Amino acid sequence: MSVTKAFPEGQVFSADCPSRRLLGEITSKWGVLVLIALADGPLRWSGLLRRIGGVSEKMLARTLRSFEAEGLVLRDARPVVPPHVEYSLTDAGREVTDRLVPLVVWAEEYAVRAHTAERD
Amino acid sequence: MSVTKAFPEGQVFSADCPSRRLLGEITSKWGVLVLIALADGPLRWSGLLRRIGGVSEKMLARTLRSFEAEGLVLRDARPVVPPHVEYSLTDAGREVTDRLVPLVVWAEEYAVRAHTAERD
DNA sequence: CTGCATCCCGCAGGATACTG
DNA sequence: CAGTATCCTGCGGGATGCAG
Repeated sequence: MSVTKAFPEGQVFSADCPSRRLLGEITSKWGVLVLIALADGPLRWSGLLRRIGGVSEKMLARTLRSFEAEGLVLRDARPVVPPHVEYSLTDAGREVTDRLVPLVVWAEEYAVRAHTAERD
Repeated sequence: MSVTKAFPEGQVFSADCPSRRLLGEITSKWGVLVLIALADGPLRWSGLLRRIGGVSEKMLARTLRSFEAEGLVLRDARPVVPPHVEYSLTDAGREVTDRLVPLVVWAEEYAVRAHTAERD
């Protein structure tokens, strides 16, 4: 069988494939930003909020919860007062960012390229 | 300056950075599927429609138009009857899929992993 | 400091019908 | 075959206020 295909797997193309949901969460508007923010190292709630320009608390919370459930992000809450909560990537989470960061870096560079040369 | 950062660039984190829009289109629900579908080679309109389970004509059209405008996808319409229109990746488009395919492959595998072992 | 609850809105996105 | 037009819905996502 052909091994020349660039994308041999075909599961995602099925509408009911579970990978669709997972992929949707990872590539969601705030999902990619949360993941690459954590790629630099653990961050606290307030740190994430400050780092990611434009996130609302609501969306940050929702995104973090879904990643926790998915096993991509770890939540470490120290029982102190005032509360101290730190978020970090799990091993699986790091596998994602390893693949995600190059994409985002490319997008930044291409956006600059287009902005500079007007792509004409 | 520190070169130890996993993600040294910080543009995307600004709410008004142009890369946000570009990234949003690429990682949109149908955007990633269209791109990786074309990673295997050029496809016709009907081919894309069949390959990508669940796309409506409307969303396929919108996605292709935006990628055309962005310079990621090339539209080749032969003036014959019945019409024959072929879509393919530009060089920039291939740069995207080079980075996108590994992510999708990972998601498929992880989804299977989670489904099999219930991740507990 | 770290959130959750509520209200509200726009737009992504689906279904259907029509056209060159 | 390769689309466009229209209508309609759900939910992504913002703003604000409150709580442990």
